[in-house]
Amino acid sequence: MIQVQPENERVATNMIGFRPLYRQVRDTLVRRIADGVWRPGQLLPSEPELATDLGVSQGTVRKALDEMTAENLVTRRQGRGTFVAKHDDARMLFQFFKLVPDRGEREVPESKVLRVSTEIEPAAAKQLHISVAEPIVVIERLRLLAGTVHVAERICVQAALFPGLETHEAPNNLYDLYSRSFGVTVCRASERLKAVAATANEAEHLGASPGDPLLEVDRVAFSLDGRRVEWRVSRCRTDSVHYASDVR
Amino acid sequence: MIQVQPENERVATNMIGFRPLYRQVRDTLVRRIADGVWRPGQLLPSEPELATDLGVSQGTVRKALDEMTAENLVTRRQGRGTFVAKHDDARMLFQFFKLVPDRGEREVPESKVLRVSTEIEPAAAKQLHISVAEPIVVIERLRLLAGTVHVAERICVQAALFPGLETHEAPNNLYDLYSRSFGVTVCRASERLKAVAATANEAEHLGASPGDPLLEVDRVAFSLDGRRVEWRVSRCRTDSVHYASDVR
DNA sequence: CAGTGGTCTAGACCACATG
DNA sequence: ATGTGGTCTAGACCACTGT
Repeated sequence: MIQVQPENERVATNMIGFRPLYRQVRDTLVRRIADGVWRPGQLLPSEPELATDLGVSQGTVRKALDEMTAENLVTRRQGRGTFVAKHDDARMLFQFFKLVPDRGEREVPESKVLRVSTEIEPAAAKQLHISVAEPIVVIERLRLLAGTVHVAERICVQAALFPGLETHEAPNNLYDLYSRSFGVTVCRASERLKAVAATANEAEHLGASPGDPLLEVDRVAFSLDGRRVEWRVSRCRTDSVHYASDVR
Repeated sequence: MIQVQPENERVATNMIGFRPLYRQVRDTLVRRIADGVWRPGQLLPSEPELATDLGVSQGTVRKALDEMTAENLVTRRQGRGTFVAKHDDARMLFQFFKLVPDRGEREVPESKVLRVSTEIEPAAAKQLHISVAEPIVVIERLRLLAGTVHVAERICVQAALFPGLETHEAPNNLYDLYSRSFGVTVCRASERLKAVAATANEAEHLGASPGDPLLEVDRVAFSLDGRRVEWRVSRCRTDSVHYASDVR
């Protein structure tokens, strides 16, 4: 019996900051996932179990889980159960990798790391809302589609959040590594897109000419608990690929 | 009594193409909105009314309306009722206008129409999935933020869908005009973004130099009933603004 | 005050997956 | 056969809105 309550005493109605029960349940479950009680890919307890554990009705648990499904935090399968979402499959990679060939199928990009270092980087610290004195791990890498370099990017994270990150073999899907090895699960990102001119250095890496137009994607990624955990600036050739965005 | 049924005879279970009741209700309500039974901004019948009208429980109506809320098709206000979403307020404009100043508040763009014509335009017909012989209305215009031209765009729609569109004073928010005057409500769009080099003509309009990097936004807009109703290509200066995208 | 949507509960039946 | 999530129902109480 792990009651969600109190917080909602029927007495003190009209209180500001009131959250409905199903949202408290959601937050409780998210917290447990963030804390590693259930790891990505793992099966959650069934709805009736959670309901009795938390002291609420099954319908309330269902509403909480439905919200989490909409947020891509869990996957539900009829007859199987509810699973913590994984980042390692193609679908989850594509959730954040929005570069698509103009013609032909979507494909998984390759990665080629150029440089990894730990530095004081005030600009990154500012983006991540942490002290400018905090050490930052900086990763520079290229990404390839169909064997051709399309992206040059620079990734900045707080070193203290990812101890030993520099020594890891940087995998294709960084967010999977963050989640598996450091318990930091990226669930959403805010991106700013611009068209910029390629520098000489970028042009060389990307097989373009200086001054060629590149798509710059400036992304801040947020973890389950709402912290800013990564700042990434990608510069992309878009002559044969495009950035796909669905607006609703 | 306007039954939703049959379609779901309990007898023929396991039928492919099965849709749950609440989705049939949703589709029925969407159809009525698309058909103009309820106009944008208008109040819908209450949940109990809809439930008895459609011969389902209130909970099922609620689930349908919740989906429509998530799709920005209706707005619900406790104590007031459920309203058909409007496109004319700033929030709805911003749903599709994603260009934001790098510093400072979001603002509503001005529009300056350069040219309106009706032509045979095979490329547009292909994008809209209609016959290449269908006449197309082409609108070319500039959009300004803080008095400065930031966007040059070319908009193509099927002339038959918008009779007399050329004679209209083109307003700031085209989608509001589509909805009010032609009963075509845009509810979502698919966009492809690229970085391109400005042509001499674009450079002149945008106050830039030929070859300067521009952000190209290639958008197909869909109406409530799922038809492709507009193809629009925008070319944007992004030196002091950016395209904002939230990924989840 | 009456009527609306928002929340919460309890229980039924279904389709799907696994043993 | 059992247990899971998916759907559907019925009814309760609440908070908000207008009269």
